Amino acid sequence: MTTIKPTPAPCGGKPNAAMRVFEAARDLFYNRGIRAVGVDEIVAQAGVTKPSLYRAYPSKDALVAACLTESAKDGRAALEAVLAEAGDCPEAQLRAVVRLYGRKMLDPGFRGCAMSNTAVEFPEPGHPGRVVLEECKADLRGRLLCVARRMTTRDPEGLADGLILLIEGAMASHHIFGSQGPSAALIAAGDRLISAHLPAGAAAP
Amino acid sequence: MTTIKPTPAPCGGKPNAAMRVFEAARDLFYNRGIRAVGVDEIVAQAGVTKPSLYRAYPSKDALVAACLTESAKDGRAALEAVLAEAGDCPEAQLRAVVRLYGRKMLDPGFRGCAMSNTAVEFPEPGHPGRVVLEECKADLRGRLLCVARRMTTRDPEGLADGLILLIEGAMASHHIFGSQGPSAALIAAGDRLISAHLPAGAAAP
DNA sequence: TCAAGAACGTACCGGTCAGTTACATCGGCG
DNA sequence: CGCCGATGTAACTGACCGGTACGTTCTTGA
Repeated sequence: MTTIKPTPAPCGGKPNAAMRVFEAARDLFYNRGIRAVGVDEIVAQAGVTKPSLYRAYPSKDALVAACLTESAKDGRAALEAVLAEAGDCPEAQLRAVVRLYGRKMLDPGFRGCAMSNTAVEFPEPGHPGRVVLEECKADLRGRLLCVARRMTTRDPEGLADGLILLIEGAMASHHIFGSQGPSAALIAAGDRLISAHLPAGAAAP
Repeated sequence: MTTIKPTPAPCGGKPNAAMRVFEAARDLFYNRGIRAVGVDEIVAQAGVTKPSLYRAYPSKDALVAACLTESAKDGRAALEAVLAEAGDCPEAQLRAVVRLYGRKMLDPGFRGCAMSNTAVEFPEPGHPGRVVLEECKADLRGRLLCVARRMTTRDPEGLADGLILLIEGAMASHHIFGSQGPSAALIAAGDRLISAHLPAGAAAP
């Protein structure tokens, strides 16, 4: 059996030390950057002590990977939810996905995608956080491609990747320009790109 | 007079310590990340000692800002070059800009945009590197908007911002998926977005 | 030729980093 | 009551962080 038990109790009344560490780490990593946050700061915000952190996670890197894994799960759940809500029409589904990210960026606490941020902070291949993020993003890409392939378009790959470019670009732009910058143009640009992939002439909603 | 002289000798035969520090820092910051690189590593790669760094730059942050300023200058020069080379047609100019970034990402040493990477690593407003990057990106945005406004389109702002989204997204995707990922779709998506902003029916080149 | 000053290196500072240790304390449960 | 798992206390390690006081070397001009 493995000796690691990242999130012992799933959720409940009294949060244990491991959970408090996890929540604090996720918050700090996301808002301030992973390299910018030390373990001392994490345990301070969690209201626990350092041995409690290292009893739950073997290293800071493992804690990073655990936080990203949870973020990936949340992201995927949100994606599947809007996909299901949008019905069966693949075009509507893609437009709904674009709107999902457009909505995310309206949150005042938004500070980009935790995955994409990590990819910038840890360029070295093989980093524990990196393997999580690469799988998560490959999953998203595959999911979009799967939807795009159900559309009547000559280039579903180009459409799916084009939408990823727009979405990732909106995250990045938000870091630079804030919520009032080019990221505000995400939905319009996404809709236009989708429409441009439609055969002949088809109006946008 | 100011006491700072970032790059004393512009360029020439024997590189002095300040120049060696600058070159090493730019290389390391770009390839490994700013927070991931310490001043000891910079002076080691530069083949100089730490006081030489601090004689040329008052702090690591100032060195970061100097490196970014130079990158911004290079980026702007490349932009103006392709803009001039593309002639007077704004549509051709925008397509040329997209191709410029598409070309950059083919470089095996490409590791995203130094500016955008810094925006992720330093979320706190007011950081010396951040003010450089924000001005540089605002400049790019203004330049693209200026070109887009000369086009026959109903939404030049949406076009310029849409292109920024695609370009920034390509940089970000490159971090995650490498050169074979969605970033390879930049030119096609850019062309399509530009065409979609053209009135009625107009063919792409 | 020799001294002045620029350019650079040697050796070090206190602080913080991730991670560890041994031991004390609290709480629930049989 | 006594046990045990979970947590806290307090100190520590060695490496590394950004930054600096001071000594040495090289060049240059009178």
